[in-house]
Amino acid sequence: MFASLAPASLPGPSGPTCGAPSDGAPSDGARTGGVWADGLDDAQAAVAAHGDGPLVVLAGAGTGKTRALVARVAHLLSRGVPPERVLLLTFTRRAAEEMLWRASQLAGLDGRRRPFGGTFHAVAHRIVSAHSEVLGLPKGFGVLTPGEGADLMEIMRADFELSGTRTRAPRSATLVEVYSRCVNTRRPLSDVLAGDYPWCRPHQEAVGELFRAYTARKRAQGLLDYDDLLLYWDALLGDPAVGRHLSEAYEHVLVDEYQDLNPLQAEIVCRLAPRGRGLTVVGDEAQAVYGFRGASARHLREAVLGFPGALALRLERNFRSRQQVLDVANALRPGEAAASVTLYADRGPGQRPLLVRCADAVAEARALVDNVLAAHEAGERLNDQAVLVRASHHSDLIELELSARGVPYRKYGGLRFLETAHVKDFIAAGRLLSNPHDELSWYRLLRLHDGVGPTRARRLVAHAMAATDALEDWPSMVASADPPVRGPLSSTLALLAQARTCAAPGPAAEALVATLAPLIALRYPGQPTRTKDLQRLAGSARTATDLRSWLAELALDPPESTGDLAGPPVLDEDYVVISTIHSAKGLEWGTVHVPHMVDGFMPIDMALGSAEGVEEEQRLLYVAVTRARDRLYLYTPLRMHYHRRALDDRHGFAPESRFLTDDVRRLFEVHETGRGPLGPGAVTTEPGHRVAVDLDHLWC
DNA sequence: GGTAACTGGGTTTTT
DNA sequence: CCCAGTTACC
Repeated sequence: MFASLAPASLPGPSGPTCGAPSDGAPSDGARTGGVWADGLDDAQAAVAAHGDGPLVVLAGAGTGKTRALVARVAHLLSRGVPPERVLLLTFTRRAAEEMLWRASQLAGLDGRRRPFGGTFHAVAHRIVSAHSEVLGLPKGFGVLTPGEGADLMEIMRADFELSGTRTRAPRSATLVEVYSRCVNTRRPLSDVLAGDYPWCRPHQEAVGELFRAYTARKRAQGLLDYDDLLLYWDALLGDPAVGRHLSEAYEHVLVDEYQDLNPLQAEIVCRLAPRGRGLTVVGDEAQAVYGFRGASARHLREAVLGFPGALALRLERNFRSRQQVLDVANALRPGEAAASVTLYADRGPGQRPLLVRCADAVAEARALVDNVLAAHEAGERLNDQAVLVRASHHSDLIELELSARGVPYRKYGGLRFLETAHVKDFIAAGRLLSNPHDELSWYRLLRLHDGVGPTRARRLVAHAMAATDALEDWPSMVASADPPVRGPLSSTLALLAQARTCAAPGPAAEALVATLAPLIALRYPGQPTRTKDLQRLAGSARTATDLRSWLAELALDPPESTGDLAGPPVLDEDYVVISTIHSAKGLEWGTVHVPHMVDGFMPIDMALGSAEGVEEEQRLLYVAVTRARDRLYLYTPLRMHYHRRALDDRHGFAPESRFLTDDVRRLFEVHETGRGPLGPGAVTTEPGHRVAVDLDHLWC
């Protein structure tokens, strides 16, 4: 019951349109001026028809920016710009594909000649792959998933005195964060530690050495992590011999969600489009929610000011939401950004948003599901209703309540497919087929066997590293193992060696599943589901050209649920969507429910340490609110049953979210629901009034 | 020596 | 629910 932005939730040639962005089409007066301009309003048309100078589009939520961008691409194509000279960088790969597909349709191109586009990382992968030789990379380098990067960090941590418990040492997850932040913000380790991880500073030297070793090891094994992809792309662009050629390959570069760019990505863009020539950037400062990943809306502001002759256009007419929803959004819009874009509705006033006050989280779940079902009764498909949460576990009780009352739902975000143990095992095994010197994968695969713990795994890995091809020569590998583990090991390795002889990726992947299934059955609970997951995954390998590139694609664009692999969606399947607010970006629903409007949850306690943290939380709420077309529900439980006390003590919280100021609250209709903390029928009395209780009359 | 099984403490957001 | 530390077994 987990999922993420499934293809079904995006518009396209097929599938339901739930959660899909509305078209952003003006409701009045279609325009003339070429097929690309059909149905655009003036502001959108100006975006589409702009020439070659730098263009910055400040596009509020729901203002039809996708439509404008699609029209712009179509306009460029119809003007004679060859498709392959247009590059579109977006936040998700699906957004890119959808936009490029629509643009090619609009421009009347056949599907085979399409502009190039995708996420920064996906595009980086394509470009780095094409230039692996000059970068000194093996031809088929592997792409490390973030989880694998953390595993590698974890293994190496011990060697750098960072795993003891004498003093608090950074965990592998923290190390990965720090590493990534250094790369993406282009700041030295000392800076990042001092600014963002002060408690790690005593370990600075060890961390630095660990990072050096981590880099060296990746390089030695032909592995690139997400950060490396950007770093290598940037290096190519900065190279005197290749750089110019690479950036001149594109006449036009369009970048979506520019407020979420980090410094490394911003540098890449600058190198792709020197002085902003042929550059279009689209963004909304009020929707900047990736500060934790090193992103900064500074780049959007600098784009407006920094490129010579840049034209800034605003999209403020909102085609998605009713005015009363937008009133809330405008009230929540952080101060500085409020000056730049104020939304007004194209669709009339609509219903007043509802603020639902409940006793606690249990009552909240009950009230929320009541409202979901009431809306459903009134004709709103479950598909067109979403529960948007700050952190994945905030929906725990709601999920329970939905299940108990038989309401189907799908959860997006949260635990990711690629992070589940059995999928990691599968990927490790797959990697070994093409690279028998992949230490990390060996380690993972070996640990899967009964009787193989850290020590034996290490010894066996050492053997594999010393061998020319440990998979080819698996009998000697088995011979080097301790007697008790030889049996299971030899059967796995024999099967694996055999899997390698499969020429096509499909059969190879299936052979891998067959090899792993028994091991996984022994190791983890929930066997049938896990094997089915892997079989589905293997099924998707059939269309790939080779196993290695299939694995790299998988690392970059993972199916976020088994649902993604299940084939075309069933049309009448109707379910409520539960999503993190981050994953909900760019989507919309008729009805949006936002639970846990309590300080410590929204805003989340982790973010309260700094003013910037709180501001980002506010923008996140802004994003959540602007997902709603017609009905918006915010829920404030008055008591949270866990760790409220600790939070109160530390931060002196008000009971409800600090974002529900009087100005914001005024925009809502307030509902009290269920029993308050005082129980039903509680009476407020004059101070000093006492009720007499006769405890003795029975004993007279 | 090495691994498995048990127990207790902490849990954001994602390309 | 996942990770680290502890203890009990081979």
